[in-house]
Amino acid sequence: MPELPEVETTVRGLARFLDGERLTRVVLNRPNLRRPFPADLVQVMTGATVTGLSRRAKYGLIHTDRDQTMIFHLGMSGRWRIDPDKPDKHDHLIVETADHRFALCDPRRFGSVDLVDTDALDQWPQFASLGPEPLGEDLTPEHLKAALKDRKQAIKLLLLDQRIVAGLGNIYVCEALFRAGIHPRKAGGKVSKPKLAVLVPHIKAVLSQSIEDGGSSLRDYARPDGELGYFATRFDVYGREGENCTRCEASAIRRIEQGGRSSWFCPKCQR
DNA sequence: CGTGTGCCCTGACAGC
DNA sequence: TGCTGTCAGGGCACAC
Repeated sequence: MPELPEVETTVRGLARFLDGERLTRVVLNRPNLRRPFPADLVQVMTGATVTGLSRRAKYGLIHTDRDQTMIFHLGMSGRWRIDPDKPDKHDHLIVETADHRFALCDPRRFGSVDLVDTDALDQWPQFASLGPEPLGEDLTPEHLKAALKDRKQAIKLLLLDQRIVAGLGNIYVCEALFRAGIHPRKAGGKVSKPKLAVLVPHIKAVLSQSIEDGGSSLRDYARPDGELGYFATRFDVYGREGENCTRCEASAIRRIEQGGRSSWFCPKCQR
């Protein structure tokens, strides 16, 4: 489910109910997700007050007044449920405030929860190696040109590398490459500077638009079984194998496999 | 170092 | 209230 826009929307949705609130109860329903839950998670978080929420790449951060930040990753299937009507068998972590209950539900358990000293977040290994935020000012054509220099790997795979850009996932890489007219198999080092100058604004635009779509659905998030998904977003290529290209309206969208994952593209519009 | 492969796990869906 | 095969928004360990 979650790429950067979905994580951003999740963080914003949680913030409306959690920011400034004291956590009255924290419960683990199993010992681990991808990794074991931190041994002191329940002890540290119970009774703590949330001082703010933020996002880094596809990680959500819940800061507390105990100088510790709880960091969650939603993996492939994770989501937060607010005030669920009934428990789900995949609600692995429960957090309660005086007025609300939050359940981290993740059927495939590819997600993670970590506890990190707030003043050492940048040194946390998972963060230390991340590239620039795609929506920040550090993602520039110059950065990409340097990061992709002499790389023979396909641009599609390189853009999924969180060390090059932090937060892009399969959907939005496919969509951004389509908008920029770049073939997913093109070698990263061979994408020209002008093409990168076209690509960068498209990356930012497709992510921003998706966040806006999610933002307009925040009302849904507050439903008892509030669910965060891909909203009403219409994709141009993702998952549209065989359908007509929305741009040239002549060619059929094709699906290929790269790095064990699917890529969709228009063979006419993307070279 | 860069690159390629396989695995973690459950659920949804197509086809039989 | 079938079965089996395929695929899925991510990340990482490991081999070369």
